[in-house]
Amino acid sequence: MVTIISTMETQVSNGPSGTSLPNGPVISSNGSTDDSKTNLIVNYLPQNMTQEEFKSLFGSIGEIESCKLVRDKITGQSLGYGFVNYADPNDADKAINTLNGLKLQTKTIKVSYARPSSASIRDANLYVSGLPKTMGQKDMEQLFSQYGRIITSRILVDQVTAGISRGVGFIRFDKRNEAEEAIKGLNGQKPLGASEPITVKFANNPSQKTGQALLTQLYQTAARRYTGPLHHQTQRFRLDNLLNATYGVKRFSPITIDSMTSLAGVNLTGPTGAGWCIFVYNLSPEADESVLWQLFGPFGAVTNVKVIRDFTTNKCKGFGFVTMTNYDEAAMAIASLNGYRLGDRVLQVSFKTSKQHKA
DNA sequence: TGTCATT
Repeated sequence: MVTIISTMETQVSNGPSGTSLPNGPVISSNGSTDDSKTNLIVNYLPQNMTQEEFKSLFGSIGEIESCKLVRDKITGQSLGYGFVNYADPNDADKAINTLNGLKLQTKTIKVSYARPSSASIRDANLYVSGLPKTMGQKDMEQLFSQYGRIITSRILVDQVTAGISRGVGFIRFDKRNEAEEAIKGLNGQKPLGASEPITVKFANNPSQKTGQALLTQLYQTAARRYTGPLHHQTQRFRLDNLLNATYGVKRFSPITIDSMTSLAGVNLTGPTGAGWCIFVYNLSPEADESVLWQLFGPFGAVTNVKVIRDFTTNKCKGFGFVTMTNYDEAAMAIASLNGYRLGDRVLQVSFKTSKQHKA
């Protein structure tokens, strides 16, 4: 049975809007389904959670019409949120009541009704800095709420001194124009009683993190490992590469890389049509393709990754392959990632050789 | 500059 409701598109409240019906999909006059009472957005999912686990968790509540864990288009990495559309609005309600706030690994998931998708709700997230250290989340919300409906807010706190505000925060408005008004009204303004003006601007989108940002992150990770007294030449070389790649100081010639990476008498396979094949050794049994994308993607064009798995256990056999289009980028990736510590393992990364070299 | 909030 399908019920037709008359026009009512504006949605303002936190919960689902529109005519309340006990069950089943609601079809509006334009023929599109109104899933405002069945469709949920789930935030702060653990990075590892798969689509299957996601579906399994939310499927335990009731029949799912559809669900999707949102992933990065390029790397396949989870973006940490997803959507669940239940067949029955009662199950959506039940999911919020029973799963919102559930602790999974290091995350506390948030389950709420999804707002109808529209262009007007995109890019509505603000980055705020220069906040008085005494200002809490509620104070910040109060300051911003005059410009519109706030979807999320956060004040960043110092990690070591546990709980001291860094004077930096985020405010997501329901609508982009609300965010724009808040910038106009609050950027450069001093909050009541504050001595310094605050900066209010649009926040970076974490899914649009550049290769450069990833490299910087990689470099920072690498740099922390090199604080000991002993620095091998190869480690210095690796750090230099990362710096150069990040800041574009210079590029390494193939000759330099060849002399670095090629062991005596080892032949490279060369660009066999698809590109340069890279051998990655010492992956954990749990390794998957996404980790290879994540590791190699920042260095340039990656056309293919493969984790070699045991046929029966489906666990990684400890190695995989990555294909990169450009020699320079492949060489840079090898020079940088060979010896890279992934968890408790040290990776061995090299061009794939024509034959297995002896141990 | 986030526990990646709109498929």
